[in-house]
Amino acid sequence: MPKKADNSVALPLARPRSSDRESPCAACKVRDFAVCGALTPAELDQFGDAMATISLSPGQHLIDEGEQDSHIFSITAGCLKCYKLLPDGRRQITGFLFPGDFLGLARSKTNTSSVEAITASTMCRMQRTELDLLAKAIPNLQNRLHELASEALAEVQGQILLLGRKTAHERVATFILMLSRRAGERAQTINPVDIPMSRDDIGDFLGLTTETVSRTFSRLRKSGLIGMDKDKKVEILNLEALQETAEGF
Amino acid sequence: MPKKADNSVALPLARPRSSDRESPCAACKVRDFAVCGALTPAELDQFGDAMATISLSPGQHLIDEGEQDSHIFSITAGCLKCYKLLPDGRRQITGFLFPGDFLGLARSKTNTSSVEAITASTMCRMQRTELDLLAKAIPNLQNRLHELASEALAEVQGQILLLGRKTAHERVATFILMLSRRAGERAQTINPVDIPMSRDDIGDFLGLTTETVSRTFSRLRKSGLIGMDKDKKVEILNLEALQETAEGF
DNA sequence: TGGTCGCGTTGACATGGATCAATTACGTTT
DNA sequence: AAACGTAATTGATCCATGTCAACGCGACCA
Repeated sequence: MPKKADNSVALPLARPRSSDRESPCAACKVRDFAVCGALTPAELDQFGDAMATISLSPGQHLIDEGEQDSHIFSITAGCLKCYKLLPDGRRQITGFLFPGDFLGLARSKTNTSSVEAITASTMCRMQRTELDLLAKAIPNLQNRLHELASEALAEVQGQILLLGRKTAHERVATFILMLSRRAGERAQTINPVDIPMSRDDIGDFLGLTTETVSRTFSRLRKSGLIGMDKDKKVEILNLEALQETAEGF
Repeated sequence: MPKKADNSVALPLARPRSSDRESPCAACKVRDFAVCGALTPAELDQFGDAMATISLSPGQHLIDEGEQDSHIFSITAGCLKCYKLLPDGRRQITGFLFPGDFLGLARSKTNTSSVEAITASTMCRMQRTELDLLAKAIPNLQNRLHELASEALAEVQGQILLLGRKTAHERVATFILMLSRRAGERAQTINPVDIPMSRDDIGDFLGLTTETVSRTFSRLRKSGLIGMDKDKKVEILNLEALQETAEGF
């Protein structure tokens, strides 16, 4: 486990102009899954020029709730959590970010959530004003952003159903399947499922406590739906039963 | 109370061509709050031509979860609920729709929620394919849609926090304030707050049971934060205390 | 006028998950 | 290898909210 990281925002790394060398986007591993996937090579160059590269250690903050909403990000590696806090410290994680994810679809005067790295993470950053200009110039990009926002809205309804009406077991089963599905979407292993976040984070995402999450994983293991041999991994042993548990049958 | 409505979709009312008479949009009371607010008179004409007018009685379905996602709607009067069901009948209301609201931002192959009228409601309807064409032709419209989606995404995070981490009292207080705020946004009375939906609907929206909602309203009344003299209305008597309750202080 | 129905309220009791409290497992440092 | 710190697990108990049940009220109807 790394040292406890300080909570400051990382400084952008040096960024050579594209006239000097290849655009970093050319070699980007997540390009096909990210916003950038919709762009032509020429557009991609334009896009890449406005991007800075950022690196975060676990625990570092990318965004703090309430501050000016000035940048958008495209995640290239690692895992991050978005969350909101109540005055007494209760926390709700509103989502996890993985490589290929776009951060900045939701829009408000000030940021509505904080964003913090769970594992060592890298991402591209762009000024929101610059994105708006590019979107105006590149219809492809405008469409892609709207498409991503529409999909996100459809997906979030599932999370609302989960939080409002599902039991702890249904929530955890849904969570495992969601991580598996999302790993598949970015062409990673879907089984066993990689679980980079702590029980605490999972609890704050599912509206449960650490203890309940832990107990629920144990119960799913004891009933043979999942295996938990390796650390930070869950093996799906009975997909059908897990799906039925997730959907509340 | 009206007769129990059947659950079929209402047929569109007859719609004269705009060449024959004034566009109905010209007289629309909610135009300034709706998508249409961003359009020039010429664009509005184009937009209105593609719209049909729909009327629903309480209990009638506008959309059923799982069916093809073919239309978008702009609500002009009444109140509707969007909801998802679990196989055993548990229901989660994902949102309420009021005049001025746009229905169709969320996008998926099939509809992710059902939509049903709570009170007698009217709305404009357009084919999604037609909206896509118009959005391509009218940058104003494209921008407005993306803006609405971005705002919706920011707002929904508050709902996730509520469902995941707030107590029953915090939820109900938040709910009353939200209805008041939304009434204000469409230039209606913000106090007393109009509550057109049943206790059951409120419960299914807040992730609570009818009984808990009812008890919670009673407790807020007994502690002097709200008044409940008139039916279907709640008077905010102590705004500051209600806000503090809502935010969990 | 009385009857029925749907909704809201209130009370009594049950329970799923929270809270509090050890204990264990594991990675890091010395 | 020992010592330490953090996270995960498990157990015991509690409580906010769910469940079940009774009742009241107003709308509508016969």
